[in-house]
Amino acid sequence: MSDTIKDLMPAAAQTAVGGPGAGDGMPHKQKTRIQITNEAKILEAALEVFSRDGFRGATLDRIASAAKMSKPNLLYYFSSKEDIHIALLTKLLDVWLAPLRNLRADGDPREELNLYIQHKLQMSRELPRESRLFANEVLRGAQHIGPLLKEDLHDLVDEKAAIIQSWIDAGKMAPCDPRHVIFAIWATTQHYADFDAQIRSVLRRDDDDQSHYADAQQLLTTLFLGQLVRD
Amino acid sequence: MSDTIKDLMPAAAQTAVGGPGAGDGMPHKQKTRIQITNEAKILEAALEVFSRDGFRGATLDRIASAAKMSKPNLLYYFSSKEDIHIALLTKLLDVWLAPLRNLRADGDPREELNLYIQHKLQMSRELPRESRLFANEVLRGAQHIGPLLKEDLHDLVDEKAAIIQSWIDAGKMAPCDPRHVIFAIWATTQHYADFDAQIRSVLRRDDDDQSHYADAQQLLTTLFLGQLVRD
DNA sequence: TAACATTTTTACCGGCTGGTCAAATATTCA
DNA sequence: TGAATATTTGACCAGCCGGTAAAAATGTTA
Repeated sequence: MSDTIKDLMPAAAQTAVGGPGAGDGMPHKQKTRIQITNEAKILEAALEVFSRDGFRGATLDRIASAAKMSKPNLLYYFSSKEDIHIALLTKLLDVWLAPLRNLRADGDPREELNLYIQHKLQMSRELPRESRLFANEVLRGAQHIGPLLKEDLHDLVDEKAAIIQSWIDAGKMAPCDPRHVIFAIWATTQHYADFDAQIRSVLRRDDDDQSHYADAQQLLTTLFLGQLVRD
Repeated sequence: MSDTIKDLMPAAAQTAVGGPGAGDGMPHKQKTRIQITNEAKILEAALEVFSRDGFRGATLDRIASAAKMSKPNLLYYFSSKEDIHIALLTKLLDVWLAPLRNLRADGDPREELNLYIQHKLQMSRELPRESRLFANEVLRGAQHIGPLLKEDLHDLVDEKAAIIQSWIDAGKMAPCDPRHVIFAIWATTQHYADFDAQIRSVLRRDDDDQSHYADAQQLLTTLFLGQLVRD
């Protein structure tokens, strides 16, 4: 297993959201050093705040404070709260979908699914804020990334579902709806980040104790690759 | 299968939150007719708003508007926004945990688990707002129902995990952590309510089309009661 | 109907909200 | 260096936020 989830992240999408003071489609010059570092600082702070409080619950003041900047300074780099949110979600969507992109048609179903589950679970453990950011956004009805889900995500899932379907056709998997298999993997793995507070309450785990992830890994392997209930 | 999820809901917990104008522990008289109907109206409106926007994102104005009341009138029945939220969560927790409470030790593992999954999936379909309410609350770190999770939920899960463990000991299930089995069922079923927007985007389903629940049901049965990947 | 209790409304508060503006400051580079 | 540019700041705004006070309206009951 790779040491950290960063290893398999796609090259940082250097999506420029427009030069300072604007979000519109005018052509923009090369980014300044300060601009690059400050935008990164803002997005990091925004991740912290948006993932905890959701879009409506987050405030520019808290983001600014977390980024150690003044509020007007924030708005010099991003023209609105919505702008920051969309920029953040757009930038992180690639990271978020990377494990699914890695699913290979020519691999063994067991290996491929196991690898996918492992990577997703690892992301829940190492990038819980990202998981909660998306959970918050989708809970609200995906108001800011709806189009991305309907196009990019839809196409990706269709592509990967076709791979699973080919495994079913080859008799390597039980007949089932491949897209719901993907949903089930998303649900079970992301659950450990999104519902962390509940899991810790039930298991009586301290905030920094992550030992239950090993048990989760084992259960999910049994569930998806083995047989849970016996005849 | 039962016609509606209401059939298996526990008797409405008539938890009084204190008479109007107070939230403290003073003894209170019998509730007025108006009081009963208005508190119900408020909680219904609060469910609508809190489940969509989360605690921080929700506003008393929106709740009041949804309940067709003035804001001060709201605060005549509940002393604060927090009060409404806690009252709502507390009242709905019983409903939410009812399916798990139905898990019987003396039943057949297949039947019991299948019934549990069916009920949970049915609740996602029929009570999506309740699902999102809890998802929002737990995402925030369960700040308002932390104690309930650490006591009531913990005890319930321990009790039901022991049942599953007895099935494992009897050789009826593969060796695994029973609590994570419960987590997996929560995750996969609630996912259909909480991530509804994403699922509809991927499946290209209209807002009122619920036909994918049948496919979900089938996949979850294969996943939990059958064997997904073949040797 | 009159006395009383309950409910609703109107007017209001201080603090926070997302966001603007122009002036002040720092940086870059000819 | 100094002029041009990029960045940061403080003062400010209208509107919304959760919540209060007191009076007005409504309901209840003898």
